Amino acid sequence: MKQVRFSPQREIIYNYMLNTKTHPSAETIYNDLKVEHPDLSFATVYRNLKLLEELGKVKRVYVGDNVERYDACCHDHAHFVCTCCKKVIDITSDEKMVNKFNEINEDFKVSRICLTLEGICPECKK
Amino acid sequence: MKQVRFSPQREIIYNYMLNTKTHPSAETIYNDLKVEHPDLSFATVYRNLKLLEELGKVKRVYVGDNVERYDACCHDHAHFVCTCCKKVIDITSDEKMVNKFNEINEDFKVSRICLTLEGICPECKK
DNA sequence: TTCCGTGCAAACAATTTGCAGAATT
DNA sequence: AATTCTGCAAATTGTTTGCACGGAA
Repeated sequence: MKQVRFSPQREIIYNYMLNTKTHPSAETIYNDLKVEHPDLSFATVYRNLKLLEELGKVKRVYVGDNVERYDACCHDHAHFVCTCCKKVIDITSDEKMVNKFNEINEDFKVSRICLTLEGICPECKK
Repeated sequence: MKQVRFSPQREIIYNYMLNTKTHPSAETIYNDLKVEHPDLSFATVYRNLKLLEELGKVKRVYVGDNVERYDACCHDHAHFVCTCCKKVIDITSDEKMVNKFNEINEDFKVSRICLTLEGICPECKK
């Protein structure tokens, strides 16, 4: 079994993830952290995101562009993607909805729910 | 306004999409069609998938690998991705679930639902 | 005869990998 | 001392684009 060690870079990246509510791509994370940590490399960002995902500390989120985005929030929730402004908004999903799904399809064992909604957000609706 | 013309390649690709229940990637489509249509090019597959998506004839589906997949099925349904065998299985989603979501978040106008579930499928469960 | 669609190859963009050195345990 | 992690650059992978030719309207 592989040991996961402490590394400042990992700490920095995970900390960034905990403090953002956007759903940043690796590139965004890299660019943002680059300012304070000029030595940080792209590969490190990718490697750590992958590792953090395996450890269950972040989740991958798909949003419709061809870019992998990440989210530190680990309770199940839905993402609402506004077709107007492209913004991604978290929607706290009703627990019952998940249960309902399990009820309906009791032959499946659902371990992860990834729900993406597309449409118009309240702001754009005005 | 751009006119969409008839082309045999387009027909072939769309026909393939109508007759598959898997959720093929551009590569899969290309490889499968290549057998009968050796002249077909990769670019044509990509261009036509994009066009068919714009015309609303196919939908893009995200499944967790970094590949864009396509699906001719145009009613809303959920995709179940088995973490064992990587198979993608359609799940007819309960209409009420969608409605429930609209109820909860009446400030949003949801135009498209994309739900991906991950877990173990009945076959692997045995 | 005007555009649209094609095949090919080159270009791009996002992500991964190999390597040698630095850091953690 | 052993092993994990890093930065860099090169390699891969999935997708898009430019171009000249062929075909549909």
